[in-house]
Amino acid sequence: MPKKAARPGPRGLEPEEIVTAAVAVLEEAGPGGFSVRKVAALIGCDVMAVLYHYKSKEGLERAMADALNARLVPVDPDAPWRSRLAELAWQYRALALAFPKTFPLLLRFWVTGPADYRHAEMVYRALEDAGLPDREVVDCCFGWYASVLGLAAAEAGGLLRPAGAEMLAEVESLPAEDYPVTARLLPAFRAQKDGRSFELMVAALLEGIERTLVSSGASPVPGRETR
Amino acid sequence: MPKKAARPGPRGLEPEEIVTAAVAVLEEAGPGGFSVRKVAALIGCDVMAVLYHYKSKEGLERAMADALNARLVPVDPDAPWRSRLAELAWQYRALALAFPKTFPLLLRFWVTGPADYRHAEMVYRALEDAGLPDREVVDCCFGWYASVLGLAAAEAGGLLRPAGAEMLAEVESLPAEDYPVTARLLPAFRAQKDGRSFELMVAALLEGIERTLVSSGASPVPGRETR
DNA sequence: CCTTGATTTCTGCATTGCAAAGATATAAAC
DNA sequence: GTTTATATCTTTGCAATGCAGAAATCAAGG
Repeated sequence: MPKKAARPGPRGLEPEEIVTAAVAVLEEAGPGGFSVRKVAALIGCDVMAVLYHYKSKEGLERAMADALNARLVPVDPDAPWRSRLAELAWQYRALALAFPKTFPLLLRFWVTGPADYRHAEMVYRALEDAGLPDREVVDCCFGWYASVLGLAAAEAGGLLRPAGAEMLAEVESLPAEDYPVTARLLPAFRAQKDGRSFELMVAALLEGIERTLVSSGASPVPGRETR
Repeated sequence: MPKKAARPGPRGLEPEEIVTAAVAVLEEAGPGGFSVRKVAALIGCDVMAVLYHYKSKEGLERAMADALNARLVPVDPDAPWRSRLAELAWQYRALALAFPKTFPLLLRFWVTGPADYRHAEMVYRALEDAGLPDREVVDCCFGWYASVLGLAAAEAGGLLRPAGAEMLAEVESLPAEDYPVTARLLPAFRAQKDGRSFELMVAALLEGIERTLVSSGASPVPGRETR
C-alpha cells in the first residue's frame, strides 16, 4: 500500500522477492484476480519494474512455476525405486496443497527449466532400476509425470478432498433409478478419507508400471516397497 | 467482421451457437487471446448479448467445458470393465487432441454438470464390476479421473508428443556427466511413437487398479482385456 | 392499446498488459 | 575526479478487457 513516490534507479529489488510476492498475490486473489499491478503494489514498486525483470506477465508466471518445483528436494538414490517415485509424487501433492492456486502453472509450463531435467533424471533412473527397457522408460516417465501432476492438480482444486457437504447433497438429490451405482455408494462418499485417493492411485500406478515391464520381458531389480 | 449496426431486440441468438463460437475463438487465439469481445465479433452480435446468456466470462468458460464433455459418448455397459475404462480414457485423449486449447477447462470446472454424473456412474459401475469394494470404488474413480485428465491435458499441451526437435537439441546439450541416464536414453527419445505414452499409462493404471483390488480381499469378475 | 417480460444493444468505467522514453544510481574507463 | 556506460526503475500513455446500468426492441397476453 505504500506509494512513496520513489525515484528511479537501482535500489536492490531482488527478482526472487518478486516471485514470492507474485505467488502470495496469486494465492490470495486467485487466477482471475492476479495482476502484475497487484504484485508491484505488494512490494511497493512500480509495475514496470517487475515487467522489466520478467519480460511479460507470462514470463512472471513461468518464473513462479520454476520457483514452485525448485522446492522439490531430491530423493535418496539408494532407496528402492518405488519409494523414490512415491516420495516424488507425495512431494508434488504437498506442493499442490500448499499452493493450490499457483500449482496449476506447473501444468502450463512444463520441462522448461534445468530443474525439470534434474527431476526427470531421477525418474528415469528409478524406472531403469525397476527394470524397464529404454523406450518404455522414456514414455513411462512422461506418462508418470502427467498422471501425478493431474492427481496433484485435482488435489489442489479440492476435487480429491473428502466429499464436500454441497456435493453430498447434490449426490443425494440424484434420481436413484438413473444412477443406481452412485446412489448405492453414498455411504462410501461420507467415509472418504483425506489423501486416500492419491495414495491409492500412486500405488496402482507403481504396481501397474511394474507389471507392464514384466510383460515386456525384462528382468526386474530386487528392491521394492510401495511406501 | 460484420458490424451491421443491428438494432436491439430478440433475434434468435442460440446459446449453443455462442459456445461453439467461443470454442472456435479459444482454439484460434489461445487462452491469452480469448475474450468475450472476440466471441461476440465472430457471431456478429454485441458483447453484452453473450454476457447476458452466460453471466460472466467464467460462466461462458464453464459452458464451454460442459460442451466439451457432452461430446463423450457412453460406453457399452456389456463390454469388460477394462475396455470400458480404456475406451473412456481414449475418448478424453481424442477430445484433448481435437480441442487442445479448450481442454484444460475440464481441469478447472469439474463435476459441475449432470453429464459428469453420467460418466461417473459409468466409471463406478466398471470399477464395481472389476470387484473393487465400495470405498475403494469412490476413491479410485476420482483418482482415475484425475490421472486420465492429467494425461489427456499433457497430450493437449503437446508434452506427450514424440519429442520435438527443440527438445532433442536441448537434451543433447545437457552435460552427460550430470545426467547420465538421460544422455543414455537419447536414442529412445528419437524412437518415441505417438500415443504410446498414453497407451502405456492407461494399461498400467488398469493393471494396477486390479492388483490393488486383489490385495483388498475381494473377488474379481471374469471379463478382462486391456483394449 | 397497453403491459409485461425476454432479449439485444449502447454507453461508460475501472482495470489490465505492455510499449516507449525518461530518470537515476552504480560501476567501469579514462 | 570526471566521464561514460549499463543495469535498474519510474513516468506516461494507449489499446483491450470484463462488466454494470440503462435504453431500445420484439413477442405475447390482457
